[in-house]
Amino acid sequence: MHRYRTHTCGQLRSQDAGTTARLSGWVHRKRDHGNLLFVDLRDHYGVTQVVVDVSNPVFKVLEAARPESVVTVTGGVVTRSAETANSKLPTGEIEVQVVEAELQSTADVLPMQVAGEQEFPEEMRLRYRYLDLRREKVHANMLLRSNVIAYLRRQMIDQGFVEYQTPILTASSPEGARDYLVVSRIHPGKFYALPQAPQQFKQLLMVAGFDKYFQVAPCFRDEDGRADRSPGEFYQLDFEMSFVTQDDVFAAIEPVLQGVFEEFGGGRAVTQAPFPRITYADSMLKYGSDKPDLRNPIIISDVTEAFRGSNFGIFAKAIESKGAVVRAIPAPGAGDRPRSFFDKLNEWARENGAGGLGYIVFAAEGAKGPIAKNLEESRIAAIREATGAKDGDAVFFACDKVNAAAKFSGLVRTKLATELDLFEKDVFKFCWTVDFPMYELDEETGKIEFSHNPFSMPQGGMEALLEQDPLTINAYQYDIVCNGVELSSGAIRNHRPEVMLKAFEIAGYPAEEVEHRFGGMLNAFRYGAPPHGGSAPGIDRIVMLLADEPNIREVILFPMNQQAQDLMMQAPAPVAPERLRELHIRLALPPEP
RNA sequence: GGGGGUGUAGCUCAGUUGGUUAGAGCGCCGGCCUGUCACGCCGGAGGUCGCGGGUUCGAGUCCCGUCACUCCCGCCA
Repeated sequence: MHRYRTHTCGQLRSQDAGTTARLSGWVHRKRDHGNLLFVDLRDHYGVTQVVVDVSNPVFKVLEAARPESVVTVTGGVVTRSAETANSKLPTGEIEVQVVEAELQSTADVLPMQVAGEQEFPEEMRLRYRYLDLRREKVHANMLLRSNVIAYLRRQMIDQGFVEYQTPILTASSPEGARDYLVVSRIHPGKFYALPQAPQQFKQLLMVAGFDKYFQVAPCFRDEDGRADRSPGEFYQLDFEMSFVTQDDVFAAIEPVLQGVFEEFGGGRAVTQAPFPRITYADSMLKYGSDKPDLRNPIIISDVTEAFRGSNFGIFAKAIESKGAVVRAIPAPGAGDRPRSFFDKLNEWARENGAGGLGYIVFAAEGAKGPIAKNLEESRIAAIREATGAKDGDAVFFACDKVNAAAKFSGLVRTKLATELDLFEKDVFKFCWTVDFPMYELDEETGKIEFSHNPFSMPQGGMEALLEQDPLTINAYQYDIVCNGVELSSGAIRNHRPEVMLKAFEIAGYPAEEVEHRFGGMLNAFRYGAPPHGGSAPGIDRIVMLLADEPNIREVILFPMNQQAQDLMMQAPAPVAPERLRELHIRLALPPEP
């Protein structure tokens, strides 16, 4: 058997000159001079120029091979002259002068070119993903992903975590998203579900005494995609620890995250552990979001009192009649922007469902703008005090009920920083959002509901549940955020059945229902359960941030499109009637339009 | 489920106020070319202007509907 190669296409250097090499790879580009042919041969490792002239019988073979055909060539490695060396290629000092060549596989005319920087529609990229993945950027992203996962595993194992595989075919999850269901052949009418996360299993591992668990875990959710949210499936670095407080969990994962971003972040600055902690309430007020982007220097403040009972009627009335609040969003240096800047923002605000976007411009000669005319000096001074605005700054206002005002002021904060180019560059800014409320009031029904994860431990435990106004109880629940991207949610779990039953009771679930739905977990906690907690940073999102890609599909090998279809494998797809019969399934599809 | 954007050659795009035969670059096919590296030069093929309907003497262009993709909202422990 002959070998397909003695070197890879990224390997040869000038010191190899004089030797004979055999290379195999794809025809990346050809430069055909009629009697002299250059071929850039590409493999996973790089590109090497091979050259053949018309006197060699294989000239015709290579000349006829279309780009992306696979060939094996053998020949002498020679140093290129100074004028003909290519400094852009690591192998550019040498070339291989072809003696023999063998065509391994011919390529048809390509639906999309591999060489070059041309953009292609995503539909085509996904349909021909195996071609798309040959392209430099995507290829590098997948390698980065693999290296990141290897690093995360090593870090976790070095810290004493042990990786376990939890079931993929499991029971429908009590929490959150829609499950993907899988039919059971031997149990007609019954279904498995794919795990939305190994949440219950990892908690059961703690009950089973494994102490420190982690898993590079596939998660499945039947929810719609977004640019930063893969539809269908994604991966988490899922971990859980026993006998820990919230601080212990933070201390375990912070160095892993800091480390992976320093290792693969291309020299961008990374927040040093311990990461800042921001309470949920503070975050909603100052950043208008529970996932604050700390690269944005703008800080929102509450200026309701400055407008209460003022002559600026729109705000004053809203405060009086519906309990609205006013949030001030400072725009540093925006004071000298032309009128059109403010008009455009106003238009943008209307498009985003706000009544408009009022503002005050601070200048040495006093405050300007339509709102300032209706406010007394003392009120304007209070706003200036609250926002820290300087001469030359503008301050924008959002007035609405608390939640809506927070959300909209957060939008304005991002919009202003984008327009004014205020984002700090080349940094990864981490923070924890902590103290999520345990409950919230449903604005329509007036009922108390779980705010986030019902299985988190309420701060204050049973005592808090018995004695506090539920809406003031916080949970030991936390998110980790990087550059405004939520990397994960986590919590110290509620491991005490009586506390869990009480927590559910407050949200209106009778004990029988809780026992029925979550009996497995509750029972496990009745035989000695350690206090435990953890989190699960999203791996796709980590790689997306590191690769500086705006779309999560750029870091996934074979992603589905936004409609959760795999265009290459043609999934989902109908199945044969015999299969359906075997599974006791009869389709009742809506009528064709 | 809702809103925005896009849809013209295999691909990326241009196409004026509604006006004659819808163009360019890349790719493809053919020819020439022995030092290129996004090789160059010459020639050629390639179009249901997403689809359906309407207005008009005339529609890629205007109107209505619809489909596909994408971004966002909803949804996402």
